[in-house]
Amino acid sequence: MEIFLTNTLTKKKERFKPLNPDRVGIYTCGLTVYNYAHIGNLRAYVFSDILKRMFLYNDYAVKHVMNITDVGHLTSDDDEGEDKLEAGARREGKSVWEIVDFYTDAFLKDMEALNIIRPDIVCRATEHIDDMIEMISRIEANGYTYIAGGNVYFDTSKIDDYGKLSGLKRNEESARSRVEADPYKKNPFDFVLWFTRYKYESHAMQWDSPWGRGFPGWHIECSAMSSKYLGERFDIHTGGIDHVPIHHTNEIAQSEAAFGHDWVNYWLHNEFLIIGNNEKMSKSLGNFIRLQSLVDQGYNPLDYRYYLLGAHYRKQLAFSIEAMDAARNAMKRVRAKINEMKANEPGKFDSTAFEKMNNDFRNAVNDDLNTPKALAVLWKVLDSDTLSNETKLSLTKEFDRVLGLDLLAEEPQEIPREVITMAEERLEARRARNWKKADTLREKIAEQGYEIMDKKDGYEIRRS
RNA sequence: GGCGACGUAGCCAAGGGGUCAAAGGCGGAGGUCUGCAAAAUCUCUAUUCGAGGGUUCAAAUCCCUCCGUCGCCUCCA
Repeated sequence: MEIFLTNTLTKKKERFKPLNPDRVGIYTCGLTVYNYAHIGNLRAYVFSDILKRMFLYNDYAVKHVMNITDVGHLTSDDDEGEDKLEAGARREGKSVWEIVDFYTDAFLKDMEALNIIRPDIVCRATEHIDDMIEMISRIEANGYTYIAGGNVYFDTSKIDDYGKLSGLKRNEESARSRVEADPYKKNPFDFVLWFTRYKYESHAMQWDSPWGRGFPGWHIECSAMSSKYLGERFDIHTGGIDHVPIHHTNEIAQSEAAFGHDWVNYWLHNEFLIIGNNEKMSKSLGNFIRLQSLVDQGYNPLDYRYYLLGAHYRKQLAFSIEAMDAARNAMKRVRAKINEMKANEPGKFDSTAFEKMNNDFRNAVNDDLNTPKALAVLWKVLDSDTLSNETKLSLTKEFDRVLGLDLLAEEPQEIPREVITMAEERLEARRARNWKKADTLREKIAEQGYEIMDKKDGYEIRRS
């Protein structure tokens, strides 16, 4: 079965060819843990999860690595810049290490709530300082660095194809906004591999290195850790589209400088989630919505996942509560249909129909993760009146391996005793054709947050 | 200033030269069911794809112009 993915490196949808047959290595740029993840951040991880699940569904063995950026990085490049983690620590009166642990934990919990399969390896930058130092040494030995003002810089002028990922042109216009940044840089695009010159005396996170006590530049962690776990060549690197021009561009430059050969075959980037009034959701703008905020508003985290799957990962998506409502209602109906299928006669399993529908689904997800189309196939199955329940259930289960919406989950509903009592009372009233009393009881049950649906000679209650 | 993306029904959103008189979901309208509801179910809900040109036997899909929206170029998913 062929798989097509849009590769940022070539800007084309390409047929995926793994480095090793039936195996794929994926590296995902994780979160900088100085604050909670917002729902925009989370889009990136739902995306990489779908990617991984798609490969698993196609019978690949997947090794998925994700980093946690827990080394502080600067909020801006000028002298006002301050370290994000230090800022977070000061804000909350905690140590940077406490901050890091707290938000890492919160992040992993959000991922779990979204039914994201935990990456095989979740690696923290602070636990791989030695690997970074070793890699910087390699880059240095290969002649791609210089030291200025106490910092080790990567010399981008030594790379012919620097910026190949973003189609960057190294002219003055492109560099315009960076010129004033750092007087020690030889070229505007150069970046720091190792800092010993601090902006803040109090910088809490520091380590010894051949270049002096300090801390690593941002980009090196991903190069060092991905290669450590996936090898010096690997298949796929994912991340948000914002990483294309700087972070991933620099990762490529330093990695290829260190290894002396091409590094990653496929670069996949997800587009942003945009907040209502056409603004990027960002931590620094302070306009972020957490997954927990949605839960507080009565949405299930998987409603949000469904919402995301309704749009292609490479398209900007404008968040709105209306769209969340649509997703929640859709999920509710899907669940209701599945419960009904489970409750009714299974019927005969139709392997021909199964193969046909499964193929449609596979074609959708294998085509650059077309989840909107995949969901359309799901609905076609659910609404089919030719497929048996057994076939539908099997298909749903199969689809959910990729969708990850936990569609087959049993939701044991505990109905409070008093609600059941009222329902029984109402049943009696209805038998006695006392409609007034029956209606009053229905209202009372609704007030308790349950809805009652009449059946032939009984009722069904569920949480509304 | 440089780079990139997008504009499809009330809303969200696939499609990306003919099989499209354009998937799917949400919402809405009507019918069936019901004591009435709810749930379920059926039917309907874009002769048209931002606007205007062009290429073609054929365009939502390719090209040009314009209008509008958004992202990146500072840390960011």
